[in-house]
Order: sequence, then C-alpha cells, then structure tokens
Amino acid sequence: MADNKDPGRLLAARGYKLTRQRKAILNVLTGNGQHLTAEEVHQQVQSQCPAVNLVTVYRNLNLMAELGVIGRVDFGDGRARFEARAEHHHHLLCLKCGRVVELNICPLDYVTEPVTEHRFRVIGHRFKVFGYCAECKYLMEDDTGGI
Amino acid sequence: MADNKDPGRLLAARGYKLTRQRKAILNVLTGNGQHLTAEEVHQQVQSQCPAVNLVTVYRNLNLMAELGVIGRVDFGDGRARFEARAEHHHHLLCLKCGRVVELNICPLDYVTEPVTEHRFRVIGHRFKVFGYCAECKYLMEDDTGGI
DNA sequence: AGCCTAAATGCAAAAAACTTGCATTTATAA
DNA sequence: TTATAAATGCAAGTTTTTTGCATTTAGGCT
Repeated sequence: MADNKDPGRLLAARGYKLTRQRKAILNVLTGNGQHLTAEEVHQQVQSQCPAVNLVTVYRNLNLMAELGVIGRVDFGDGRARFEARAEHHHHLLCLKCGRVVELNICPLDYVTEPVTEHRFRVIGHRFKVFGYCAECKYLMEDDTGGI
Repeated sequence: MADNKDPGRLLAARGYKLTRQRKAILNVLTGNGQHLTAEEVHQQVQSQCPAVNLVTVYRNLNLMAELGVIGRVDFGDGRARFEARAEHHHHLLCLKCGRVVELNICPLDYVTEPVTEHRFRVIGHRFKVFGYCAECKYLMEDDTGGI
C-alpha cells in the first residue's frame, strides 16, 4: 500500500512533514473519491481525522498539486477539483450525473502542426469533453440536447 | 459596420433593448480588446460611456454570452473573459506576454473514436494550449521552461 | 526518552469575482 | 406622449480561496 511512489513518501522525500492532516487528505484522494473539491475533501477528511481545518485542506491541496503529487482539475464550475492521479490526462464529463471518465488519448498529438505554425513553445494544454454518459443519454432519449 | 450579424441587431431582434450601456459594451468587445475580463470591459467602457456600473457589465456580458452574441472564455485564472467572436474555436495563450492566438482547428475531430468508445453523447468541449509565443520564447532562450 | 526548531495548523479576517434584491430610470411601441 | 416592461444603479450578499499571526507538532538530535 505504501510503495515508493506513495504520495506520502514523495512528500517526506522532499522534506515535508507527514502530518495527520496530510495523511488523511491523501487517504481521501487515493481511496475514495475521484475528483473532489476542497470542500468535499474537507468533509470526507473529517470522518477519519476529526477537526481538520478547511484552510489546512486548501493549503495542502495547493502544495501537493504544485509538487505534482496530486492533480488539480478545472471543470469550469468555478471551483478547483483534486485527484490522486497526477500524470497528464484529460476528462470526459457527464453533465447530468457528474460521472467523470479519464481519457487516455491526448488531442495535442493530433494538432501539433497547426499549433507549431504559430511558433509557440508549447508548455501545456487542457482538453475536456462534456456531454451525457451512456446511462444519462438513455434516460433522456427524447431530449434533443442543444448546443 | 452594422450588418445583419451585428451583435446589436441580434439583441434587438430578440426583443432586448439597445441601451447606451449595451452599445458601449459591444463597442469595447468588437473594437478594441480581444479577451477581456468583466473588470477590463468595465474600465474600457467608462471612456465612452461615463458611469456604467460593473454590475450592469456583468449582467450584460452574461446575457449576451448566453444568447451566443459574444463568447465566454475561461483561461483558468479564476475569472471569465469575453470576446466578440462567438463561433466555436480554441485558443493558444502566451504565459509571458498574455498574447492570445485563435486556433482554427478543433482537436475533437481527431479524437472522436476514443471518446465515442465511452458511449457519451458529446455536447461540447474545451481545448487550450499554453506556452510561450515566438517573441517571448526568443527573449527567454536560455530558460529551460519547466513542466 | 526528551528537547529543539522549523514547519504546519487553526482561527479570524480579508480578498476576489461574481450575484441578488429592490427602488429608480429608460427604451420602445402604442 | 405616455405607459410599461425591461434595464440600470446601488448596496449588500455569496462563494471560493487566501493571508496574518499565534499556537502546536513532526522529526532530527542528543
């Protein structure tokens, strides 16, 4: 469970203290949820580590995201979400049930030419697709869908 | 200058009033800037229409974006940006000088298979690339760049 | 095992971006 | 010109995230 790539180890290896709070936050992210807001992490952390402050949750999520120990995602709803998986990947979101699917393909690979044409040095990119998952689209079959 | 696709006409055609404030906001977006925050629109509007309230700017930007008369963009910095161009497109951003280039290709076209494999009904998507533009990357030649 | 110190936490308060309620003003159409 | 629904302005409220500062604590050292 605590292999060499365990986020906790990664933190410790960089000289950060492995506090009760940090362990609990990492447990929540790796164990349970997939893409949680700071608020959600805070709530879920409470059950295993009673009185952790929301500010501490924010500070640690930010720290770990900067260190690349966890991933930060923006679903465009005005709050940041965090996930255990830190490697580069993209998301497919269901607008109805909130389901999130991780995409393993990367669109940048297919559009490098049009991008390099502008002589940019590419540092990063974001891609997300939203729609209705198999189940939700079934339940909404008569709906035309818009956009 | 005021053709049939003029945003003002589009508003009027839908029964919205063409107020002094709305005209000024549209002028700012179509004329001057490319991708402005509400705050920036507000500032620029002041020069041609003295005391427009920031709230009015927000309300109108939201309205027009919903009507599809202007476009709303999210560059991931925690504030919405607005642009005159409403048709679907993507962006290339310079992390140093803030330059924005409009991309005319759409990556979704190249990754439909991996996406439909998950049996989603796709409604929309977002793609943005960030890096350093030709000028900025030249100025930073000795910098390795990170990420 | 106990101590030391920098690092981490908690609390309260602030910042930033955006929204809402309500009274007043105004664009449009009769 | 007037009536009226829509739009605006103002003040106050939300929501999410950050900051300052006093207190606590993890982890190294003895």
